[in-house]
Amino acid sequence: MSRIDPTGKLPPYRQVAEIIAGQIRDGRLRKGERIPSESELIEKYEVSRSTVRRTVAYLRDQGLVETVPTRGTYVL
Amino acid sequence: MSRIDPTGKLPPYRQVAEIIAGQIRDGRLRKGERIPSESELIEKYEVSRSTVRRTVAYLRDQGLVETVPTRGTYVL
DNA sequence: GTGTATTTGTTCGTATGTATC
DNA sequence: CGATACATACGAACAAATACA
Repeated sequence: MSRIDPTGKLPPYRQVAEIIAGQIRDGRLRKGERIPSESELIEKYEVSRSTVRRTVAYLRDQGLVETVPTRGTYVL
Repeated sequence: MSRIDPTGKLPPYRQVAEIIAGQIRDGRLRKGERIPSESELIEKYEVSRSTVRRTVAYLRDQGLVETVPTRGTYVL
């Protein structure tokens, strides 16, 4: 379990983003694959939905993923 | 684009409030109508959410609008 | 077909920490 | 010190579209 550190240099939403970005880079998450849903990320990293949504928004801004409403977010 | 002036006499939250109050007074925003969401105001006037929330709180205090949780803020 | 669960979208409420003037 | 402003975070409620039994 890759728990985040609330006292780290990076804010929680960035820490979660870096974990997912790392998984995309090293192939654990591949192109076309769906990343965990908001609910799953909330449970996995023990953060709020607001934080998870910020995380995904950041990944979208980085051009790493694409979100399809009612479907999920997919690796680009 | 009605940008605000960060160096103006009035603080940003008041400048935004005056713009909206003006729109209510001259009828561009009518009774019962919803004013733009926090997110929209943030983008439109390029201020933070806190500022936007202060703006709306101010308009509420002035008796110009009414905020309904999870719905929006409406002209009174 | 119908209803339920899932998933993302959107909105407001509240709190804390930091920085500036 | 107080007021202002921003960034971050958590919570809560509802809508809309899709998936599925």
